[in-house]
Amino acid sequence: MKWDTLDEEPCSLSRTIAVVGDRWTLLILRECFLRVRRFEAFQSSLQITRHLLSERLKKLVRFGILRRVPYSEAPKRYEYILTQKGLDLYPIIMAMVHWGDTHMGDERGRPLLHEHKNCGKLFDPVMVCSECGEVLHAKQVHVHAGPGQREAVG
Amino acid sequence: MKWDTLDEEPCSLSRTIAVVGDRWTLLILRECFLRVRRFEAFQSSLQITRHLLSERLKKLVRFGILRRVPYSEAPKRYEYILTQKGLDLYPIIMAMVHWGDTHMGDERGRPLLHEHKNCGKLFDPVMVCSECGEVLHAKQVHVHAGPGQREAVG
DNA sequence: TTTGACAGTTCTATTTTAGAACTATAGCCT
DNA sequence: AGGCTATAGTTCTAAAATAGAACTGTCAAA
Repeated sequence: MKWDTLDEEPCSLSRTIAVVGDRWTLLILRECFLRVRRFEAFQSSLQITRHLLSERLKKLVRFGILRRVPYSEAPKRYEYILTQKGLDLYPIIMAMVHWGDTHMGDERGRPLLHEHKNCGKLFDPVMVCSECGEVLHAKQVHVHAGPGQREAVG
Repeated sequence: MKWDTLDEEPCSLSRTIAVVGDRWTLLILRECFLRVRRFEAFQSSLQITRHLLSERLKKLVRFGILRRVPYSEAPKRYEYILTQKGLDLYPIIMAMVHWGDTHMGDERGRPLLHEHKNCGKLFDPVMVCSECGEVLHAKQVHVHAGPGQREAVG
């Protein structure tokens, strides 16, 4: 597998893995969703090495997930803010959190609870069909080759 | 970070990353959802090294994501089948596929199209609130410490 | 002038992954 | 019987990624 061109594979999962498919990137993004924005803050809350953090932030900026925004002119300092593309990763992270809550829990109970401001209740994220609104299950989904796959293969 | 105990962290995202947080594991699971079950089939469709495939399958079995089921007695041969815990990873994979479709697409169009058998239509997966059914956005969610976090910290 | 905060970069050691070759069991063909 | 093929791995060495610590540069405040 050539990881350097994974983002051009004719597979949307591969392309997503090219961006978030390593152990640190999703943890960095979790911090972003918890309003962490600065290098030192990421580093101390994650205990990631400074080298790796620097690499990952650059990569996320390159892919348009984060924007590097100056917050101080002298000395020049930057913070990292989620773009819309980055905010759209939210369902991925919530799906992972929910799976962890369901299947990897221990006797201590859930680490975090999520409140939906619109309805005021504690909730779980649920994945539904955009057309009929029903809850999705793997066995009810049929996969077809789309135009991108036919072009890539044929 | 001690990756060997990541599945015991007081964070459901970390615990999920402990299982699926590397580049190959999610690609292997994609094949599982496409009904691939056997060692040779995984290896040839993914071009993963046999060594790594063997490691990853063992890990997925250890975590209860796959079951190793004999399909031939002499010689002893096994295939790998998703458990319910594994099937429940579907929303994660669909969320990643959807994000890739939306943000990493190219001029060739989508590689795969998904049909919901229940309603017969091509669909996108959408994440909603379990309580009110509205579409979820990061900014409408407020996070509280749950019992697992308080026990871990306090 | 010295100290400290912040945002990195650079270096070496360890761990992980890639790539290829090898092992083992058994059916089938001649 | 002897050799070929299929399947499911294991073992080996080289290359790449990550960990961990120290170092750099800028500026403000004491």
